[in-house]
Amino acid sequence: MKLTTKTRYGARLLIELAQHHGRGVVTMSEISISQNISVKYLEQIIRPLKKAKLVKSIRGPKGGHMLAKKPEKITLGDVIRLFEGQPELVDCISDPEKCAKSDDCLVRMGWQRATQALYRELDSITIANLLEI
Amino acid sequence: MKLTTKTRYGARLLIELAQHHGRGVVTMSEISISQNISVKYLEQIIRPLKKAKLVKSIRGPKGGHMLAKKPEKITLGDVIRLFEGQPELVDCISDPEKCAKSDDCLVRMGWQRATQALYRELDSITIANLLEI
DNA sequence: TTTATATCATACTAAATTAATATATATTAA
DNA sequence: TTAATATATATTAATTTAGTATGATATAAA
Repeated sequence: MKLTTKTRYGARLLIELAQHHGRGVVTMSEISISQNISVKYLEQIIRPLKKAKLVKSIRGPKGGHMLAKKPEKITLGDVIRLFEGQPELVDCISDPEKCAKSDDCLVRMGWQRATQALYRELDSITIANLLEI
Repeated sequence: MKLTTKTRYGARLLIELAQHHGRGVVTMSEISISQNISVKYLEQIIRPLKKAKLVKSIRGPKGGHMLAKKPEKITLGDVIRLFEGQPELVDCISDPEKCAKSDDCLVRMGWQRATQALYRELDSITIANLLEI
């Protein structure tokens, strides 16, 4: 059930970038200090965020990172889907082949309903929402 | 994110017992065959269910297991809380001490809202519901 | 053009968790 | 008493996760 560290750190990273949104870049070492995460580990976390076009970067001296979208346009659902290897509660939801019993599995429907409810909520929570609190 | 095997098997076990509800006991070896799970592993799974008074057992020859409650009174929320070591998306929800940043963590609130939405759904799905489908 | 500062990409290791098996004990109807 | 059943703990094996290490490449100010 629990989220991986990468998902949690990824969300915190986006929040920090959002706090600087519109006011230039933030460097890895700044994030590393404020979030207490090693630069090397942060690099692994920011890569998927860039690939998904949630973050853009400027290289070289005076370089750094910034949000590529408005904080209102990024949701916790986006973050989870990016970092969790399996974003559903059970893998037979997206891939029925994973379990020989999928066809007539009575519980599968239950896990599916729960997963849908979870994502309805996750997709409704934006980074901007979290900053407002 | 994904559920442990014990949670999934636990739910399937309850479903099978529910299908025999009111018609005597079911033995471990019967469940083992129909669910394709080793008896030894089933024993580990049924123990928490008994402790939580969801299942009761009769020892000795002609013994076996049965639901201790009506299928309408058992939810997927009950099952998950029993088997998942950490039933929340992040442990700082129930135990803020787990993370030094809990106090002013902006993301924490988001994970909490998502967890609540998940359990609202899980607590509304009963074993009886799943049998109806 | 050099050099400091930064990002990018893989490979590897250690720790933790999960899944499953093994062994031994206790209960009870026939 | 015996045979079928449940109970309990310990151990092993497999998988996943978290984090470190190493090295390369890109950029732009001096």
